[in-house]
Amino acid sequence: MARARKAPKFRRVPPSLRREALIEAALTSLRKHGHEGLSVRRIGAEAGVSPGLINHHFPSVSTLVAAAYETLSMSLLESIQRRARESDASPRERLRRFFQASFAPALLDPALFNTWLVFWSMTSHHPEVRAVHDRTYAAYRAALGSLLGELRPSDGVPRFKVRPAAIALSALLDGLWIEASINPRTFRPAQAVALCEDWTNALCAGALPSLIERAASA
Amino acid sequence: MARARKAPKFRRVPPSLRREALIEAALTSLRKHGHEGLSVRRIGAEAGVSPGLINHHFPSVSTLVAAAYETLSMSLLESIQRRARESDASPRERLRRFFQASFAPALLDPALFNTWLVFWSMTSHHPEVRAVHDRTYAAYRAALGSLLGELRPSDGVPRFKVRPAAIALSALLDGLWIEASINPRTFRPAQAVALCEDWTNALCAGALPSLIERAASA
DNA sequence: GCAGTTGTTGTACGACCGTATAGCAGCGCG
DNA sequence: CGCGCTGCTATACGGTCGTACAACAACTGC
Repeated sequence: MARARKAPKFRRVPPSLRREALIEAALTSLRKHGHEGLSVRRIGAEAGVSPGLINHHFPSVSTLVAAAYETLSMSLLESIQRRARESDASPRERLRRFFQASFAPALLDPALFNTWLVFWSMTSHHPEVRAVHDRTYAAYRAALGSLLGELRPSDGVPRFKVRPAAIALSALLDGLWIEASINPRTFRPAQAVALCEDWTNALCAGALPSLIERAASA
Repeated sequence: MARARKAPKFRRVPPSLRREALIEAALTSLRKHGHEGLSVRRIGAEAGVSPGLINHHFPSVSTLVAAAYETLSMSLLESIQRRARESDASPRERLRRFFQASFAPALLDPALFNTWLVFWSMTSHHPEVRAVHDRTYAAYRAALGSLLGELRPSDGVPRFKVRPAAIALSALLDGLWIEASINPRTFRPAQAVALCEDWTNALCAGALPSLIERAASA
């Protein structure tokens, strides 16, 4: 009879690849089970790997989560930015696409929202996660600021302060994203986009005085 | 010797009072321990009561949490509204106080934020919690809408749509509140207030076209 | 004072958790 | 082929979790 070659019980994988696979498994587990997906057993099962392997490659679960946070954040930001810049369009048009991409169905997935909540809830007690938050949010606002910086204010309107403007706009985007994620029936994605556009137009028109250069609010 | 009267091991309390005490204990436990405060044992310990008592008064923990969510939500809203309306001031001034109250130190407590995250994370899988979210957010937006409705647009500017405006404003407030709660160094509370004021002024000036009555955005 | 009601406790059980540790086994190298 | 390195598994331990259930005891009414 043909030599029955035993199927190997597991495969050895170089550490860097294994780490990446674990990060991916962690994201899937968080997406599937929310806060309960945070367990070496679940993540290990998701990766088809024994629970002990997580602690073998990461000093703690929070380190793994921090890495997963960074991966997901950057992936989403790149995806949004790609859509914003894909065809050469006017700065105004690019910003519009950024808004649209931010409220695309893939971004309004409740599972994604729950994943995000897990990240947020860890920021207070896990410095590594908090560091990732600070870094990725800075990147997010930088991207927004870069797009805002290309806009030109209406004639006769002084320049606006790009960084605070990016902070404010990201807050508006976040607030809308959260409510849309929790309760999609509150408003439609197109309305969210329209609100962001309105805000941007108001900014360019000089209707938001506290963001005007050298002329903070009364 | 004087008759030693045994100290009673526990006190019987009418169900409605006990329920209220448990709700309070749940809030304290969530505030102290975040997501890990969600356990009959912790809540029971916080209330000075055996774990079994929770399931005796509430069909499940999520029911208790829903009640706690409602209590805290309404309490915060009332507190903010009280400050907004405390002295008779112009509608514009009342709104300003609403903003200021929303970014008062007590509201920017990280423990409060973590509590809120627990509520949010339960909305997807626990209909009772979700129902509370919908109800309290509606109340929140109604309060905001009521204040907005008292504003009068600038001369020659058409009326704005109050309900969508309240939705947008609450999103802006939420987004700012979240970022301030996670990372207080991103911006100062006064700046958040200024941004909300700017937005409101832009609304009154007709600078947010998608919120203008009968004239949605292109 | 006493009995009934019922709010409340205490305990026990099985499930899942993170972690430590000892040893197995895949794979590269000689 | 066989040996060693080490990625990886498997097991065991102590702890916390939710839940069920039987017994207890505080208060009420008589």
